[in-house]
Amino acid sequence: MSEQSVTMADIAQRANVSKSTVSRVLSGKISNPKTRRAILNVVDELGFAPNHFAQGLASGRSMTIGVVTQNMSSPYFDSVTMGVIRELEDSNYSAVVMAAQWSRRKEIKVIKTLIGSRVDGLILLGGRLSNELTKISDVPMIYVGSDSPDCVSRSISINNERPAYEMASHLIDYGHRSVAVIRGPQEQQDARSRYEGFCRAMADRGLEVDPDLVVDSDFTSQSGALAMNAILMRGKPFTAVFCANDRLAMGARQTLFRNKIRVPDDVSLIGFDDQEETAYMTPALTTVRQPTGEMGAAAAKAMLNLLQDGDCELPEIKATLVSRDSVARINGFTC
Amino acid sequence: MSEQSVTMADIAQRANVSKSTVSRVLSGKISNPKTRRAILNVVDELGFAPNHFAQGLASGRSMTIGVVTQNMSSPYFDSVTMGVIRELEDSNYSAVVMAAQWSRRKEIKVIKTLIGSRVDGLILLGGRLSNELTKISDVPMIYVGSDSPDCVSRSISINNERPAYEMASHLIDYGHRSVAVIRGPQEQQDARSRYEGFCRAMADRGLEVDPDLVVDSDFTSQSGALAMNAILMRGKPFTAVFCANDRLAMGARQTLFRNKIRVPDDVSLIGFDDQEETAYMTPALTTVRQPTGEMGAAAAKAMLNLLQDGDCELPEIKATLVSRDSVARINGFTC
DNA sequence: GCTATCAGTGCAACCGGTTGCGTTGACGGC
DNA sequence: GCCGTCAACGCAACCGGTTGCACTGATAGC
Repeated sequence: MSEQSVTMADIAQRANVSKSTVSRVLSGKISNPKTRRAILNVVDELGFAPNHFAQGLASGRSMTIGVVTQNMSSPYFDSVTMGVIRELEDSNYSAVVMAAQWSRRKEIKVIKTLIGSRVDGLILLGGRLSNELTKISDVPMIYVGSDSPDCVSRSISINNERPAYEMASHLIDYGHRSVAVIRGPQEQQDARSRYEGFCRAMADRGLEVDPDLVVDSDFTSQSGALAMNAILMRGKPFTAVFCANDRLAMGARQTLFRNKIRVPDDVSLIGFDDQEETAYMTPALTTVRQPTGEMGAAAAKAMLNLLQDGDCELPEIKATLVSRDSVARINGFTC
Repeated sequence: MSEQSVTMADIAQRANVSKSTVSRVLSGKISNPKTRRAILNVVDELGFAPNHFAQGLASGRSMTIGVVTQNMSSPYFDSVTMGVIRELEDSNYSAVVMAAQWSRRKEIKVIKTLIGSRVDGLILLGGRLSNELTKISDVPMIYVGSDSPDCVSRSISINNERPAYEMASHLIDYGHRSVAVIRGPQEQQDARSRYEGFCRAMADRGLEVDPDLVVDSDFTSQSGALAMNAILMRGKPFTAVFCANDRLAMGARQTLFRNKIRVPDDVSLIGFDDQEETAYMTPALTTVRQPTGEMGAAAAKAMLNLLQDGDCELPEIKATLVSRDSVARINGFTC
C-alpha cells in the first residue's frame, strides 16, 4: 500500500518513450543504443521489476517449468530436482516444484495445478502416469526415471537393470553364493528392474535365487531394518545382502549391528543410490552411484531445447559401482 | 494452440450471466442457489480452471507464499519446508520455494524474484539478513531459525542455546570431563548459540573448556570427519565428542571408526538435529530433536493469520534430547 | 533525385480475471 | 400503498505487461 510499485508506464514517461518501446528494449527486440541506454538507466534508477502476472497474462508464457517430484525428502528426488534448478538458473526460466507423494490421484491434481498456472513445460520425476494421462494437456513433458517402455519417447533415466546386474556380479565375483535380497516396492518399475538385474546375474553364473532370502520393503530405512530382521528369523544362511536402495541398506545395517553380526566380516552389504550419508556409514557402504544431479540437469537442458526448437535429444545416463568397504571376499576366494 | 482454454467469458455466455457474476459465485460472494448451481454446472462441464495470471494481475494478490530456504538438500531445511507446505495445503495459498545457498547476495536476489512474482508473504529460513534488508519491501515476513535478537518480532526458532546446554549436561552427568567439540561455522548464529550452551554447561559444573579440543567446521559430514581427525592429531585425551549437528557426528563417527576407536565404548558421541539417518547409525546416535516440521507448520499458520488479521502469535518451540546408544557412562560413574 | 527497404517507434487492442458503481426487483415496516 | 433496504447482478474500467499494425526517417540502390 505504502509504496506503489513502479510500472512500465512510469519508465516510459520518465524516458520519454512509449510503453511498447520499454517492453521491446527489455526483451532485447531493439538495439538502438541510445534509447536502450536511456531506458535501462531509468529502469534501475527506479528499481523497476516487471510484474510476472502481467507478463504471463499478456504473453501466454510463464517462463516457468513445473517439476513434479514424488517425495521431496528423498535424497534421490531432491538431488534430481536440484539438478533441474541449477540448470535452469542461467536461463530465463525458473522451476516450480510440487510433490505427489507417490499417489496417482495427487499426481493428477498437482499436474492440473501446474497447468493452471500455465507452466511452459513439465518435468515428471518417477511418475507412474502412462500416456493416457499425459494427454490431458499439450504442455511438453519430459520424464525422468521411468523405465516403463511406453514413454521412451521423452524420458531420461538410468537403466536400473544393468547396474543391479553389476552389483550382483560384484558380490558373486567376491565369492558370495547365498545372497539375501531386500527388494523395493514391486509396484514401482525401478524396484522391479533392480530385482531383475539381480536375478539375471545369478542366472548367468548358474546360481539359484532362494525365495526364502528375498523380502519386500517400501524403500525406507525402517522397512530395511524390518526386512533384515525377517530374513534373520528364517534362519537360512547367507553371506551378503543385496539392498535395492541405500536407505534399505542403512536399516539392514542397523539390524545386523543389533544382532552383533559384523559387516563385512560376517556379512557383506551393498546398496543403490550413493546417497550422501552412505559414505559415512561404518563401514562405508559399497553402492551404485546414480548421477542424479546430471539427470536433472539433462532433463532441464532437454526441456529448454524442446521449448526453443520443438525438439530435443536425451543423453544416455550411466550408473557406476562405487566400491567402498562393506563388501568382503569370502575367505580365501579369488575371482 | 490446439485447445483454447476455457475462460470466464465462456462460462458466462453459456450460463446466461455476466463475467462478474461468474467471478462472484466462484469466490463465494454470492449465495443465490439458482445461479450458483447453474454456473457451477457449466464450470465443470467445460472443465474451467481460472488463469492464475489474470487473477493475480487483477486482484493484486497471488495466493502464494514465498519460502526462502538455504540448502534444499539439508534435512533440516527440507523438513521445515515440508512443514510449511503441508500446513498451506488446506488453505487457498500455496508455497513457492527458493534456495539461497547461504549466500547473502543470492538471498537478496531470490527475495527480489519472489517479490517480483508478487508473493503475499515471505517465510525466511535461517537467513542472515537483518532489518536493513528486510525493509526492501512491505511484504509480511516471518523468520524461522534465526536467533538474532533484532528480529525477535516475527521469528520462530528453537532456542539453540538451551538444548545445547542439555546435551553437554547429559555428557557431564554420565561422567565425561574431557569433551571434544566440533563447532559449526561461527558466522551463523545457531552455531554460536550451540557452542555457548556447551560452554555454559561446562562452566556451571566448574569444568574448563580446553581450546585444544575445540575445532571449527562447516556443518558437513566431510568437515566433521576432518575435524575429528584434527582433534585426534592433537593427542589430547577425551572421552566424548560434542557435535554441533548430526552430519558432523556422522563424519566424526567415520573417522573414529577408521582409527578403530569404538563408540560408545571408547568415546561417546552426541549430535544435534535428529536427522532421519542418525537412528540407523551404528550405534544409533544420541542427539537433539528439533521439531522441524512443526516449526514450518507454525510459521505457515502464523503467516496465514498475519495475512488475515494483520497479526499473529508465534508459539514457543522446544527441542528435546533423544537418548540412544552413542553415549556411555564413564566406567563406574553414577550421577 | 526518387523510391524500395527496414530498423525504430507509437498506438491501441488485447490477455482473463476482479471490483466499484449503478440498476433492478423483492420484501418488510409504516 | 409508499418508501427504504438490501441482495443479486450487469457494465465497464482496470491490473501491467505484449504485440500486430501503421507510420516515420534514414539509408541504399538505381
